Amino acid sequence: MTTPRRAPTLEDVARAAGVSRATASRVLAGTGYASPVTRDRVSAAAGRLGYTPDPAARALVRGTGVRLVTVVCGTSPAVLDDPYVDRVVGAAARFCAPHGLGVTLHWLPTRDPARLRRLAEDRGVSGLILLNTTAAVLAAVPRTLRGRVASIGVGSPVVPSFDVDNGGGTAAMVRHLYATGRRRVAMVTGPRWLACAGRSVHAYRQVMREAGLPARLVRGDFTVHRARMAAREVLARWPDTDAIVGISDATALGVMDRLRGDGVQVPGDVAVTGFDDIPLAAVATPALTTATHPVAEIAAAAANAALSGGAVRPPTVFPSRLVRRLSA
Amino acid sequence: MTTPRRAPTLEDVARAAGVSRATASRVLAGTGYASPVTRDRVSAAAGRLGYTPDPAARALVRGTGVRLVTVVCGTSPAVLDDPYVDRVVGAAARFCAPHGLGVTLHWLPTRDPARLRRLAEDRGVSGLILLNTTAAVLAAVPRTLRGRVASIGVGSPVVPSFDVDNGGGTAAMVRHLYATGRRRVAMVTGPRWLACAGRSVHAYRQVMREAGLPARLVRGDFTVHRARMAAREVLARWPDTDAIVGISDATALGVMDRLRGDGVQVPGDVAVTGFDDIPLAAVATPALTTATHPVAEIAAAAANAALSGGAVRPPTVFPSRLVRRLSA
DNA sequence: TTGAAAGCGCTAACAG
DNA sequence: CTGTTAGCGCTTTCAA
Repeated sequence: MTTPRRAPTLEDVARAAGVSRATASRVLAGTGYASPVTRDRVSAAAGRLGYTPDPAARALVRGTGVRLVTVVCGTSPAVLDDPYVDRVVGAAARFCAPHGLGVTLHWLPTRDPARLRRLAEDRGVSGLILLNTTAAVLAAVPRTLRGRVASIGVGSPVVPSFDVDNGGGTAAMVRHLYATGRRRVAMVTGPRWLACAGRSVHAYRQVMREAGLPARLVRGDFTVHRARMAAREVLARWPDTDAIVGISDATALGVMDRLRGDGVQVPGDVAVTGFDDIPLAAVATPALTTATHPVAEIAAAAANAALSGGAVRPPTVFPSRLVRRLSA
Repeated sequence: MTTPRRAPTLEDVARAAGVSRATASRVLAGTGYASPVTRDRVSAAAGRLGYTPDPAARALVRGTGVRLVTVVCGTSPAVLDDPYVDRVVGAAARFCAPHGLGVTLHWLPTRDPARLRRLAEDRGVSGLILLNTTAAVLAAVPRTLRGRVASIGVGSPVVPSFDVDNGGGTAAMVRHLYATGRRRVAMVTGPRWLACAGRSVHAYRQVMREAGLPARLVRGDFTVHRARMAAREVLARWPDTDAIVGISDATALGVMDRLRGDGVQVPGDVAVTGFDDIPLAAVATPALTTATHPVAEIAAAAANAALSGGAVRPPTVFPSRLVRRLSA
């Protein structure tokens, strides 16, 4: 009958290695000096005992928190239901696991960015990832958060940003459409308040302008439902449209669905493109031409930045690759 | 020039309320006695100061951890790439947020369930959610984890389980196919090792048997790719098949894709059904008939069980509702 | 019903 | 290079 194995503490390791707690701490936390011999002895003891530092104790004394908070800005908590948010949280949770840090998920009302202060004052928070950020939110980031916040989307001089190259990806997409003979290209965008979507729209406008073609823009909101209506609106306003660029795959799928329902051939009559390359893009009918979006990489980079602090670097832009399938 | 606002501690609250730290703690932690007057004073002070207890300090003294760990069993780390996993983590992260608890994500090799011990001994771990559990994993759950572990999928006498009613949902689906005239119904299943998928298969077998019809089973693995091949295999082995039940929406979409490519009409020649009701099921071609899967609710319930301890209750089964669309 | 005091496990000065 | 010492913020006996 053995006692229920108590998890070994630093004290146990120190004793086993025949050194003081402080020395053991220096070795294990990788801070400060220690002779090679001591180093080995401590590491060996730790390994033998299966020592894992208690993150709570560590966080308490160091004043670093114990969790990374993912904050999604939006007008209602429904923004949390987006699969994109789940991908970010999943990737962050995976990235944080080895550090013994957990991840939580919060909604931040676009109307009330001051609520960020609560999080800033919570000692449990080691860092923040902002999602769907707006300029107002960026402006509301409290001083005390500096160095431990990162944004997926737009950034600011004090908030490092990480995002896919929306502009480059969209430009490549529009050029691809042009190269394949499309001349009356429309775009279904995101909601006005979402800044990161603006880069795609801007790229679309620019390429069209360079080609001497007029822009045809209809607002969407990333939902399939809204995209269906947007598709109809496009064809009502510009019946000769021969391509529709969706701001996201969900948008493109909604557009395709409506076109099909209205007897329009894709890509015969109208080419359709998306953005994100979600798993189901490949099995849509027809298979969706889209551009990659390395969400997990981006989330990991943002988590890393929010946790490692340091100077704010210029925006990190992750390349997007065109994936040519059948819809365009 | 104000000092950078330091987060208020219990000490601050106590002083503001004119009581001792111990008393303030009793009131705020909701444990032990306190006179109504004191109670009010303390709560008021806490509110005024915007006090948030430091989860690290609390975890340290109470010995409860600071994070909920989501463990996904599988043969390779690729199991973490499943959107389903992200949904679970997202929902758990949302559920844990108010408690100041973070969530992490880990892969557990099916071959080496003993690795659970490491997590059991980590003082930072307050609870565990097991995903894609197998009997071997369940058997390897260390004693010290009891009371703070829950499974999404199959459970055991010491691990409470939470899952959608796979059996009921599948049975309803097969009956629906029967009621609409289908008699030669095949099923594309999940991988053999996944116990929870077994319930669907069992229900399918049973309904078919009751109807005096033979079972037609082909193994899949939840991927669209494998589903495509499975569809072809079904039609090769039983060319007169008039319905295919997919174990998941992804499976069903893969099946539909292949059928379409092979010139088979859906649902004209062959009806196809899925399971999960993912957002894109509604925009598939044709719109996919499927059954709901309340993943977020299930994850929240599992998180709650893993954190609140208590006696192990019988499996909690969440109902699945048939969603009739166009594919069957 | 309340306060004083001890201590959770760890790190970070500060001496040696 | 290493040990001693003093807490981090909180809960929890134990007395009063």
